[in-house]
Amino acid sequence: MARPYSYNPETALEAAMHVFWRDGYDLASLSDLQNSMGIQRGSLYKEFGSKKNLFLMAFDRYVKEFVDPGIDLLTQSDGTGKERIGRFFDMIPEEERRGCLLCNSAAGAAGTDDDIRRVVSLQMERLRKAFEQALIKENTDPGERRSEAERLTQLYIGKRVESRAVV
Amino acid sequence: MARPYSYNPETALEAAMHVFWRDGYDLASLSDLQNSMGIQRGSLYKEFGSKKNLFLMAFDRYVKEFVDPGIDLLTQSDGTGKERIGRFFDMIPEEERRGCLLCNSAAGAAGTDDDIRRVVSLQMERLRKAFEQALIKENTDPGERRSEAERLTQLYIGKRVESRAVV
DNA sequence: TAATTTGTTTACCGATCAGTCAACAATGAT
DNA sequence: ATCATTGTTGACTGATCGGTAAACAAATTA
Repeated sequence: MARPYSYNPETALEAAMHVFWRDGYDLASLSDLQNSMGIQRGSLYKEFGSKKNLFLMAFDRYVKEFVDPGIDLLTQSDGTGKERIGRFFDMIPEEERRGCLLCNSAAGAAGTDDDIRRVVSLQMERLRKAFEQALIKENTDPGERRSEAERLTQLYIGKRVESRAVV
Repeated sequence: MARPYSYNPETALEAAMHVFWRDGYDLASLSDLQNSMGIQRGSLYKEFGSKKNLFLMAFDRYVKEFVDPGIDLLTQSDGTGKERIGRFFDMIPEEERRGCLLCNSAAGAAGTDDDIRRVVSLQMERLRKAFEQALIKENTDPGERRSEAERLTQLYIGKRVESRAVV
């Protein structure tokens, strides 16, 4: 009935995710994005609405692709909580200048944009709860469990952010 | 012999530091900067040369004003290493959306700008060494001391970055 | 084949960016 | 009072920003 798509929205979104990951929300220009995504300006806006909406969709994709597996590792994998947590931290790549899109966004756009802060905060909270769940067998005190989960979340953020500044 | 300055370069630099702290290197516009610094475009460039040089000078100022006191706390204050480290972390303000300029820069501009990455990395290294020194009495194994100092540095970064994403 | 529908392309918009520069102003020296 | 010196001002530049819209192209329907 109408002209068919000439691109795959999924792979285009994947490409956008990598641009935002590398450059951050503000530095990622529409020109960079459309080049990497292999589509033109008009198609990009028809499909994704706005730069911010494209970011939020790319962020969602990042969560599914990189955050969720980490959370599964903490909450569903075998072994003691300590083992799961060790496995989680072992998963962090060495020398990854891109860092983690979630952590980069926390330090970056989340500071000034309410919508982005909301989704970032949501994922940080998910991560903290996953640590908390992993600690259930190890530590029966809810208060201690929570503060230790907070520490572990902060340690994760610190590791990923630090890796961006390694000379 | 010539026209005298109508502004104080020190207070102008202080104002610039706060703009970079709040907005980050890229989002801080020359217009914002000159408004906050209370000087005009030409004077800004005559005094500071370029936006990046202004940032590097503002970053230096931040280090003197906020990083150095923390390092002094870790290396020169009274008590055991544990007490010093506790004092260091107690110094972190609650609910500070601005976070820490050093950590913000690590997650932000350091990822794409070599000069900024260099100065950020330098200060991260100073902080790590300060933790290491604070641990000397507590832990005599150099390897463990180093890895624990790395952990503490990452924990600090994580805490400051996380505070930017609190809803 | 003609009309309809919807994706694609690209020129264009006003705003803003970092940076420059020539006119102007305020001082001390002569 | 005039001149040399140097800080101050604000208009200006070319580039780029995010976003828009009209012309065009490719499919189905009639």
